[in-house]
Amino acid sequence: MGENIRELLKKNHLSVTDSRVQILDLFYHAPGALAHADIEKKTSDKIDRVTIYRTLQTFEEKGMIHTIPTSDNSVKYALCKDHCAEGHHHDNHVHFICNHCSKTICLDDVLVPEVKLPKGFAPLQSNMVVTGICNECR
Amino acid sequence: MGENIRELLKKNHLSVTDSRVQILDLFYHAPGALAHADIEKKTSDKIDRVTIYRTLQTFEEKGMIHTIPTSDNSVKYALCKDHCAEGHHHDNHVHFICNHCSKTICLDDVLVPEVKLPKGFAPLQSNMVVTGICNECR
DNA sequence: TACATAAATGCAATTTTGTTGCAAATAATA
DNA sequence: TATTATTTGCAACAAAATTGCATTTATGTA
Repeated sequence: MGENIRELLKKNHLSVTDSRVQILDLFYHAPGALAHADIEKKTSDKIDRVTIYRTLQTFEEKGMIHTIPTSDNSVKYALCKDHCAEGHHHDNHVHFICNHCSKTICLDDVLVPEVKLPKGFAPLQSNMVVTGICNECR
Repeated sequence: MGENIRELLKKNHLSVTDSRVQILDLFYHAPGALAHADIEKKTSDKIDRVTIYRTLQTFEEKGMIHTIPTSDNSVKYALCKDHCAEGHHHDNHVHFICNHCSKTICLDDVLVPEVKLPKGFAPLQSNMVVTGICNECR
């Protein structure tokens, strides 16, 4: 597993550092999406707040993670699939937020449906977030 | 119009104060959704920042306005339609954010489509935000 | 209308969240 | 292993949001 993470970083032309490996590792083992605060807690003290901000920004720029818009407007991040490339995200799947365990889950197989917009509106990207009870909480 | 606003406040068992009337009035005349900062600018100095926070929170709790999840995670608010009740929102329409004028628009007539979720997931609410170019900017 | 009570507001202080510059530490490359 | 480029942590700062409390304002009643 450690090797996979190294490979992923190298593939994206990023140098392999402790912080980056640790944070990526968190994402791979996380049950759902992670907020900045989650990462800060789980790496307590070992990684500086600023480094976390910068690492998340770097990962996002490289198309390794994507942000998820939530209704309470806390920024959450989740791993992108392989077909996400630098500057060109394909996170066109539905996100699910559980009201019970409050996990944010990427439903990779559920694509955001197209909608018919009023005349004159040209869509570029669509986001969809569904809240409810997840499969583990019922 | 001023009377409408008074009525709306009374209907929701809220006392009629200057701040509340002013802020509601802003929403009625706004081209799209409003962020806290927008309200602060447009009421400059006349209403305290804290009062704005508390007013927005009150309005949301009463089901008079709803928050819109945006991809850059700036909190925006928009008026709810009549059928929104306290604690039970029905803002089941699609929101559109223009990349050009950056207005956030409620597409009241475009309903969020249902999606088929994986086994075990029970949906309660769905949100959909489409970004692109709006009808006025093209 | 005037009064008593309850609610809302403004201010100050504080906390949380996010950003920037720079020196020290670390990783990549030859 | 040495050199160079990148990354990190610290400190300072800026912005956004929250809390407690005294003052003000609105509401219902006499």
